[in-house]
Amino acid sequence: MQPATRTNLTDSAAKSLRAEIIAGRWSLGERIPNEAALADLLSVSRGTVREAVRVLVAQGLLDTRQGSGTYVRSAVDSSAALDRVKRTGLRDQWEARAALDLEAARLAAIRRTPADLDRMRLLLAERGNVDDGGSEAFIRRDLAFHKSVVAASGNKAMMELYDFFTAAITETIQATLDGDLPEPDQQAHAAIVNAIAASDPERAVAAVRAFMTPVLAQLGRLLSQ
Amino acid sequence: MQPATRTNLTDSAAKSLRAEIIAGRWSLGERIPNEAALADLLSVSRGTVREAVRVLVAQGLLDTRQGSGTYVRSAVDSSAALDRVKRTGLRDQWEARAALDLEAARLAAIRRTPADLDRMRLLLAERGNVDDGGSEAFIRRDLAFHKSVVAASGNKAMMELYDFFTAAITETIQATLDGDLPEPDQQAHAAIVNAIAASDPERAVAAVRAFMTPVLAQLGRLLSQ
DNA sequence: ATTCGTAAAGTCATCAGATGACTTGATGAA
DNA sequence: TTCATCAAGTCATCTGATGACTTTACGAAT
Repeated sequence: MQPATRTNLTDSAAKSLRAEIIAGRWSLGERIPNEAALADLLSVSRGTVREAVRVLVAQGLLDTRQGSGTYVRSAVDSSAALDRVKRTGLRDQWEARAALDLEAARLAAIRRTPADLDRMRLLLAERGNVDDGGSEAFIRRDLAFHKSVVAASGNKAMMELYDFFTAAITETIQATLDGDLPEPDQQAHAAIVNAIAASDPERAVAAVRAFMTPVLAQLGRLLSQ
Repeated sequence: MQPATRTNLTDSAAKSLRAEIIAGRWSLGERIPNEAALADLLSVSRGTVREAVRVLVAQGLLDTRQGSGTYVRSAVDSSAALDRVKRTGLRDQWEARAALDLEAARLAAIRRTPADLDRMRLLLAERGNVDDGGSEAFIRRDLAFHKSVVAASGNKAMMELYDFFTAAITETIQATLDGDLPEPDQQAHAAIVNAIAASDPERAVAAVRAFMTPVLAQLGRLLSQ
């Protein structure tokens, strides 16, 4: 059954404040009312206001300066965006990560340093083609390789997002799927590295695309069951 | 110069607690000492402990249950992923969003419904080519069009991320840049819609790529100054 | 033997009041 | 113009108290 939901004042206050910030009630960099005024507006004590504000500070929405006030730091609620992304389907998440894989491979083909190339080749070799040390260890090695490709793109935002999607997808798969996804073989991986080594963006994109297609097809089959 | 770093007790307490949790001082699901005991251990008041705990609850590390205690919920800090993305550079964010634009256009060319197509064409027409109603209104109309392309991909994860990046990039630009980015003209936008209308994924990708290149080039120039 | 109500202890939730530390702006002297 | 000083405003922190909720133990009733 659905457990009876109870609320607490701090979360409720944080929610109200977050809503005001995102709605643009206070603009970027503006000082919001002081703690006493907020306590009045929200009909809670100052301590509760402080806890709510502290949460929003931790989420990067607010910024407090002792002696001066509390200011809007950002109106982008990244923690909520992340929650909503987590609640989308496995196919959507996989496709979004594939979008990163594709563009990262293209950028890597343009920007990769010799050191990047060495690292990719090393990790590809370590990855192996069989399940040495159990499938969990294999998956970890496989991910390490893919992440090295994204790292070679030199784009930190894409790296962070890649990590996030990898974790989210792993969770979702464990929660919803028991069938296996096809694992592209070593040769398909090598094709990506070779294209990047040749500094050929188009071929890198094509290699990743060829790589993704069978996985997405199988994903579609499993989810339609 | 490096601004003189000042510390506050709450952050310091939260840091200590986080370290203990990640180090495994208390195991998963275990109850940690009560507020009074933590206040004693950290040599701060209960209010400060509560604020620190509240931050860790918001980050998913702890879980408080009134009447029962405070428990370790997770020992991995995943919630900060998008926060870190926000702290990456403008170029990185723009490229990541471009990765979404590219793949979304490709998927839209494959999946778009007639309704999607109508909506894209409507928003493209509304967008206009000049700054009717001020540049802010124009940017909003422009974004509405781009989002309709992502929406036509049918991928909710990509839509959420697109929203996130759009807001984050807007903030970053306001904070760091005063130069103008070149705005592709109506014809470049129309090329994307036409490719999607023709259900031609390759052409859709090419259209978006052509669209992005001058913006990224200008971005590079502005940032290198 | 099991079920259920009750009481007690422990814990978080919330409030109220007070003091300290810091920032900001105004004021005036050098 | 520069700099020291002061006053007001604001967040930081502490202390003490009360309420709400959970857990456990203990009996009574079935």
